[in-house]
Amino acid sequence: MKKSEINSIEVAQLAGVSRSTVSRVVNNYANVPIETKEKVMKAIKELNYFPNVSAQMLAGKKSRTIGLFMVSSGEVSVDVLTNMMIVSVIEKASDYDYYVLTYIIRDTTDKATINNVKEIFYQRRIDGGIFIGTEHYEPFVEELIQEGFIIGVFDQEHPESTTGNRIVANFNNELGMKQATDYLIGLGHREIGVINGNIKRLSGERKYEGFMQAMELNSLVVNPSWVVAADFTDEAGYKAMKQLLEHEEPLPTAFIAANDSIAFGAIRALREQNIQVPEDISVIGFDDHVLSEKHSPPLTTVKVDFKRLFKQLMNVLIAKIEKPTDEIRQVSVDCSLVIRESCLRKQ
Amino acid sequence: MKKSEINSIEVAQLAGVSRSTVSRVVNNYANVPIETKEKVMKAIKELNYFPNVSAQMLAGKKSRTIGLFMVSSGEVSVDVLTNMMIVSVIEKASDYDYYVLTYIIRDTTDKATINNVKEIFYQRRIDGGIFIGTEHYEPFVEELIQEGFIIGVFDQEHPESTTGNRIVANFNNELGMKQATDYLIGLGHREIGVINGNIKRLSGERKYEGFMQAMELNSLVVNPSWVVAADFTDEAGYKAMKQLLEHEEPLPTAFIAANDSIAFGAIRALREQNIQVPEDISVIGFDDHVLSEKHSPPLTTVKVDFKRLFKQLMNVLIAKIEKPTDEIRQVSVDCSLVIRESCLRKQ
DNA sequence: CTGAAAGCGCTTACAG
DNA sequence: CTGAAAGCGCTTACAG
Repeated sequence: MKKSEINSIEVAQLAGVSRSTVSRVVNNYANVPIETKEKVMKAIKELNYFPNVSAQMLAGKKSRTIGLFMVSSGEVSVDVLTNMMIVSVIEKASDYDYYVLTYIIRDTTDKATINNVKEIFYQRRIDGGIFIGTEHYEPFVEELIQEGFIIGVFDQEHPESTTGNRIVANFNNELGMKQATDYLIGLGHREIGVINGNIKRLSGERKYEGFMQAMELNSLVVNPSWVVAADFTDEAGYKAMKQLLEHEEPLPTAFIAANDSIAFGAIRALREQNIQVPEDISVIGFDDHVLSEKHSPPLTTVKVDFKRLFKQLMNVLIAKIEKPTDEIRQVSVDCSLVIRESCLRKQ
Repeated sequence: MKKSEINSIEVAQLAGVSRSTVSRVVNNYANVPIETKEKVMKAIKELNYFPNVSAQMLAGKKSRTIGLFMVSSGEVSVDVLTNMMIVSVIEKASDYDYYVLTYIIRDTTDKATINNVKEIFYQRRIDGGIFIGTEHYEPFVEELIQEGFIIGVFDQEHPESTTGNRIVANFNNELGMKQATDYLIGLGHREIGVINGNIKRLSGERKYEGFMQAMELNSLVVNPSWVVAADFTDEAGYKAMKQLLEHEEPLPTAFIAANDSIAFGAIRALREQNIQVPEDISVIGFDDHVLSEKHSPPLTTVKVDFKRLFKQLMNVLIAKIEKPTDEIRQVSVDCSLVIRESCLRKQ
């Protein structure tokens, strides 16, 4: 090992003060006269001293690190949206001089993985954590919240009774779905189908509910065979649509997909059967994925501002870390319709 | 604060042994009889004990964390390739039970940022680091290497004299460019232009060199006005091509772009002047970006396997962390041509 | 305003 | 095989 590690004793010696004083200037205490401060600063610079963070933490300081836990089976690196969320968190953290330790959860049912996650908290590697992509109710997250760790969860319902250390962040999915449905209805569509996302995720559930409500408000009935189950992926959208096309004769005049990836897949399946979008069937997505604009046809969708949501979540999370309170906080962001070319007025 | 923090003393008491023994079982020492081990394990489970990682580190253990430093001005989150590299590193790290602390360097000339980076090392937050996107020679990285930190650098030349703690990872860019150039020549092209990437990055330099060499080997001359400067971005490719089109009359029959993003931008500029790709001019890219396949026309390119490269880099990095050696290591991965539809035989 | 000292929770020679 | 004790490098009441 390198013997060159500089510690506060050496700084103290060079500056002609005690380690206590070195620590006081490092931590910006008020009652240090300017001359003392300058002496110490000079020594710090000269020796290129950086306090050992483990020692600081052991003495009671925070790690200034937050854990980012992404649930994602399969190839995460390929999912543009997921990546964007990760980077949004990192960028916002660094605005506050926080670091982000990222951990990918492949499988929430894997004991060892879950233990690793818990370990990260209990070992005090991090001051708080954010969970993305967990299902609606996740026992190990609940345990961590119970333990008092400060945790932000994306896409989770606000439980009836919770504590100040749980921060919930959601999009207003019902409203978004309502906008999508109303838009389609405004174009004259009456027969509208829906391709759901993962219904175990809150957003999956909420989007479906939003759709059903919007239909009901417009006194439109939903043909049960036009309600198809999928997951939030391109592949699932493709399969779901393909299956529908094999079994059902009558088709709706428009589909709402729970996200853009599903829409891409569904459009692919339609096309394979020579059904044109939007000429034969209109399709609307959700998210406004980076590819949606470049898609052919450019996808009409409900735009969701991930960056904004995660920034707000980070603001609250860090505030809570630095000053824990019992105040229960949640953050919510509205969606907006982006009209492109995948929906047509019903003739 | 929660008073519930469990430490090794409590475990020791419950198990009826000393803290030393608890530590020995936690660290899997050989000379602990099975019964003692079981007693302790039972107490650990019962109390839900996790060793405090700061205390462990202070006592000499590693943090099992590696730093990932991404140089990227502008919106990182939007760059699919960058995101993929980040996630590749994270995923590989977790295979080894390592954590990744990600830090985005907006501006390498910003003093405060660079200081943050150094701090992360000196504070011993991490056991080693990886730099992506730095320029060819970066003083602060050199300083860190000098200090003995274990560092992996992507896209950097192997300096004449270096130490075992620098691990260099590169694609074989010259070879890739040679493949691209030869392919174009094989299609009958003689007049070939090149749109360079950031020439301060090693890959930018190397790709250009590879192109020039391939041309020379085929006794083809390069018209200097067909050598255009850009950066590794879509926007830069667009601007470079636009400018070229404004000033120069004769055009080459094919262009090689230093990466796919540049190619996208260049094709856009060509199209705006009603020059069709590949009918009028062939364009070949580099990287095999996720969008290249879906591009219109699907882009012929030189595929580069980021995942593979970063996995190899991580293997070496972690090996070095766990067992520092003076052995000088570098990792290198070859590229392969992916023929799609953006190049045509010259008629 | 500042120093001496205790304490944070671990690991690991050292003895036995 | 195992315990007592020193040491890792900081911070922060406590005195003065």
